[in-house]
Amino acid sequence: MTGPITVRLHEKVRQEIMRRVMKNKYKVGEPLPPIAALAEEFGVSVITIKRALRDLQPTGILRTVPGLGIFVRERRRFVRDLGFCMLSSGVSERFRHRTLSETTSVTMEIIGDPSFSELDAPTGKMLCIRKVISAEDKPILFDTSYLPLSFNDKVVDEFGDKFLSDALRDQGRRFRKTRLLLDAAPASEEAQQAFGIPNGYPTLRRLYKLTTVDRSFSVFGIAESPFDRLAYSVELGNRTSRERS
Amino acid sequence: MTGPITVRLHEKVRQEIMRRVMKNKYKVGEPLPPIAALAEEFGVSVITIKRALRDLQPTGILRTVPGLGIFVRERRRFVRDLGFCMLSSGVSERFRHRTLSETTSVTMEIIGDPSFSELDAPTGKMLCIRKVISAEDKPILFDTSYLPLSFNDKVVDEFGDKFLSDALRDQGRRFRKTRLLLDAAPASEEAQQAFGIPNGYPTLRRLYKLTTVDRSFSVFGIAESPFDRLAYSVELGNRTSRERS
DNA sequence: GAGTGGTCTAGACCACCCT
DNA sequence: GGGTGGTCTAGACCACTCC
Repeated sequence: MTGPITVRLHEKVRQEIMRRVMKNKYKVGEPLPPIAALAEEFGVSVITIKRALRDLQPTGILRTVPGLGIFVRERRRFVRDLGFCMLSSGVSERFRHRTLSETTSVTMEIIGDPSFSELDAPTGKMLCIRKVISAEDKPILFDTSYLPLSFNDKVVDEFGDKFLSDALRDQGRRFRKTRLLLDAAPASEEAQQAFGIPNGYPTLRRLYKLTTVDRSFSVFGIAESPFDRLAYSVELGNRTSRERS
Repeated sequence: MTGPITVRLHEKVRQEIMRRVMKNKYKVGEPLPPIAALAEEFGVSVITIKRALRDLQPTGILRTVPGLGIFVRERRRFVRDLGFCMLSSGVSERFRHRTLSETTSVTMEIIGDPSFSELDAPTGKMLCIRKVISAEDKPILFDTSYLPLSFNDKVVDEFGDKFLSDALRDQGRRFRKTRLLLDAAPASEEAQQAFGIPNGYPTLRRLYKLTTVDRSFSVFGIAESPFDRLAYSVELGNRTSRERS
């Protein structure tokens, strides 16, 4: 349960390996010593080393290559300004990196994630578009958007590989407001697949609801990113005059 | 490495247990069947069951009680509006729940988290105040704030158990702007301790930088929450006229 | 073939709870 | 005592990569 009073071996090993990576004793791009060597060095069984390495997975600092070894991963994270999220065009400007949006599936689905209840999402079937957005050839965002069924596949084709909000704007659609819900979550099955991250990997999520100016419809969606690849920045002016709304 | 081509046993077990919790076959507040029973039912070893249950930890749906069993945890998440974050008073109003802020330590430290570089944080020693914020007797936020050293302990005492921004406002300090960085991360050591969550548990983080109106100083900080206890909401007006800033 | 790491197993031991 | 789950171990087997 809480475990023995003495510090657990796999925990000590985990922390020490983490420390070595941080201190650059194990360098980026290079493999760790083989598990057998680590086991001997730490004086524990190989199983315990494996356990420690597995516990290190959610930190994202390691990458295991089949048949070769466990390598120290390079860390690089993009930052996206939330104030512009889905409100202005010029995606590459926003990211200041070349981005690629690739549609992976178009289906009809019911919105499943319970967090959408915060955004008053409908419960019926909607047109569901999934995309993977990459920056510098690295996937950084997995986007699932839900549109009213009145948007048929033909319209979807026109979206091509554009951002949804950009595509709709090109059609003359204007959005009145955007509601966002930001949260974290262990990686979904789709995200695990899309990003090659293990079960339980922390992700940052942005659930959104776009409402058109004429309020004729709303677009819902969720953008999921591995925690080490994307963060959101916000700048708030001082609004102390408004005490609540 | 990537594992055998056949679906891994522990993965099948994990998904099935997850499914049962979601379908309410295992009910909230009740214990799962003993590991031995699950092992027999699934026709795998107890080790494999243990593995599956461990992989389920980051989802937060289970809570293991020493000597008693593994229980299905109740899920309840608070939502906080980012627009008011640290800008208005009336904390309990904002949360619409009674909150308690408890200072756990006051030290002098160098800002350690590399994410703070995005906020142009200073590299020298600062006054470091750590707090645990609870709502309805549940800790939901672990806050670490950094002030200039000119704030001595006496001033800190006056903060008592108030929110930092509220305390500073009571002192007549006004803030010009707030920069935020929102990201996710596996739980820090302190957060694991404060929330009783395991290593690798996904957390939602809000790094902040408050600058006074006269720009005499800035306050930095980081607020960390278990992913299943807090989310942030944002409402954006349409600002398409501003293409960038 | 020799090396790598991942999976699955069995078994021993410990700490905790309840009766 | 008999129940629980967590830790640590040893060993077998598989898939992969490189020589």
